[in-house]
Amino acid sequence: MRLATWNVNSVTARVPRLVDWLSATRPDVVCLQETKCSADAFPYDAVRPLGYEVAAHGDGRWNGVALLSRVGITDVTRGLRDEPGFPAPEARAIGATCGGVRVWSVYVPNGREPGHDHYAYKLAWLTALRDTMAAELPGHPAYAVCGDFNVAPSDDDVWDPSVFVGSTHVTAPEREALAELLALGLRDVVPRPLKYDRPFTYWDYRAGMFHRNEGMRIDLVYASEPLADAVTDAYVDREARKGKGPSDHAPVVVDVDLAEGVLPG
DNA sequence: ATGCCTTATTTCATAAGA
Repeated sequence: MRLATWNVNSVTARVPRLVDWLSATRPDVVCLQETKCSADAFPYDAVRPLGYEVAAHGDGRWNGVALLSRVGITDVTRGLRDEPGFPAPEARAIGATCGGVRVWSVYVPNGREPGHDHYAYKLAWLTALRDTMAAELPGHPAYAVCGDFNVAPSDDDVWDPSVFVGSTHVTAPEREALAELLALGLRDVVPRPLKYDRPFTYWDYRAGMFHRNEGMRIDLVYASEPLADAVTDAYVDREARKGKGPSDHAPVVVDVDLAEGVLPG
């Protein structure tokens, strides 16, 4: 199975690139974030001809997540258990079972700045994510939580740690929230970069940051141990960040061999 | 650089992103 996650920064603005990328990469399951459209407005007709079924969860202008699958999509869950809001719950998480793997597409709140109400919301949201995963994991040996976590796991995951002092994405409470997810029995599937030494997944649009490789690794795949053991390759598709009209995030692609008894039953 | 791009919308200005 080929599994991918991509913050597309508006799925409707990205339709041509998304279709080209799906056709070239042929992932079985795709987690999308920042679709920025309601579930009704999702461009279903653009991806169905490629063989994908779609489960979407949207707010309209902001947020929005979706799952695409060409290996089936059942037991769709929109939102987390006791999900906090800002102030109302937002469309930031969708889960489904695809080809025997329980998959979540998540878009963790940004936080804006430490001390901001949005930062407290971010930490509360990560707690709700942990609680939801804790309840589901025992029943699903093949499990993956994928998406834009808006947290860089370590200082090696930002291009210059000195630039981020006092900023969100690198604070101890955010990183502890990631550690609590891993403590449930999940593993960070670190992709290989296609160029340079570190697998950044996000580069700001401004100031030529992509060209200078001034990026961050904030798009993550957290897999259960059996699924992580079955990974045969993982990479950041930085080619998708190039050219005209890209998202500011690159997709992460993970290949897993499910033939070795990973799936239940 | 506390906004250097980009997005969608209550559009020719704003809010949000990380």
